[in-house]
Amino acid sequence: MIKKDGINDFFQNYLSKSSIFKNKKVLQANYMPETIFHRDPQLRQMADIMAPVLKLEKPSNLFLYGKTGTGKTLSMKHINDQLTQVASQNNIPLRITYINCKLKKVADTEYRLISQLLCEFGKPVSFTGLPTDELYKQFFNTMDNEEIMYILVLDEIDQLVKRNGNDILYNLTRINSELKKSQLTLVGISNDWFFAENLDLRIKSSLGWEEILFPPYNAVQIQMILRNRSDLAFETGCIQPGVVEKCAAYAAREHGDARRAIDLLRVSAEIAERDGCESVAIDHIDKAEAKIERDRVFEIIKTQPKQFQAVLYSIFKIHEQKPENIFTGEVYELYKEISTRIGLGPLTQRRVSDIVAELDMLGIVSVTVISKGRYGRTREINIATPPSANPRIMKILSDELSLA
DNA sequence: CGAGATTCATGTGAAGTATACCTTTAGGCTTAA
DNA sequence: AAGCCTAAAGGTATACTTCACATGAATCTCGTA
Repeated sequence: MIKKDGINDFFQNYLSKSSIFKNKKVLQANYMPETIFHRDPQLRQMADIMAPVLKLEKPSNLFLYGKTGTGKTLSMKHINDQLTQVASQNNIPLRITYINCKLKKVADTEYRLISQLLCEFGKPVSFTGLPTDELYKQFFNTMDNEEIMYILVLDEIDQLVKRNGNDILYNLTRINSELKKSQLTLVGISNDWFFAENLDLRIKSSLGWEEILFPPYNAVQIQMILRNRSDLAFETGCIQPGVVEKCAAYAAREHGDARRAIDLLRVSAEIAERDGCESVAIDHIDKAEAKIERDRVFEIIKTQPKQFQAVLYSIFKIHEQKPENIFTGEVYELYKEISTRIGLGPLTQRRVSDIVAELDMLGIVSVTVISKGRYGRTREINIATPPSANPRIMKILSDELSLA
């Protein structure tokens, strides 16, 4: 039984308790640091390429690639900020739009992308029903109405093309060549190097973009970045020695992902604070690592459509009894039963097959197509989540599906 | 015994369908003069 | 007569289904040593 004053005391206490954090924002994903470390050559190159825009000349299209957390998006945003600043000082009609193509239901198809663009220009359109050509036309007209230098940044562009084919890129370049007054510059960002390689030659040449590689950070570089951020983020002495090093080492092990390192540090500190510790210790990092991965998976799972969840539930259910060698056939059998039980019409095997493939793309399961010789051909499904998270995943799934 | 044919269970591509939503158009009803 | 509303017609994107064919190694078959 908590007395009325109890909660009040708690809050008072909470307020007066000194926090580990000085400025937590510094460690959050959207934070824009003053200086970007170890990316001078890339920034330089990007600046060189984009600069003509300030003289109202069309810059080359640009393609940035490198693993996640190597500063692609950050660098691009930095360049964007600088450009917009200079442009507005000199009255240059410059406009930059940043779109992440991976966001489901926002920009993951050609139609939705253009509709999103029109939205940016303040001309919202319905999300279905119109011919795609019509959208292009509207977009084209809007652009050509006023003289404007337009830069379109497409993050995770490989996702877009993988789902919808090359036509989008082709159409966008075509628009540019037809524009009279305005100029459209494309910036593609991708972590898939093969994407640019495998692009249709015709498209490649019509894009004619300059490629810039973002190599992974090494452990020392990550350490430096982390050190810089943690000085800003924490009160002095709140980080025990070795913590930054270990975060850096963890992240370096995973292809030098700086974002991950920063997340790790932040979550570690959050855990430390919640535990009532005065400072962040090394073993907070391990807890943080597990938590980050779990949270990521939970988030993905919760936002999936019901059918996806049902398929996933079947996979995990089978996994409980038989951790190895899960095949599509058995998953489908169980899925059929479950989807009927919860009043969801069962989808065909064909569709479920695609769903499984999509779950693979999301990184929740990993699948390999194998041939079992005489016994046919199937996908071998493995669960890609940390085992410690699985009970909780089952819980989430059965809640979402309102299974008993 | 080994090369080639067979087989199985499902992968995968293409085309078709259902649904939800869009615009256009034409008819009917209301309204105001 | 002009204006407004409504419903039908004609169109699209998306999620899914249907159909049909592709896969690829374990197993089978059968000729040969």
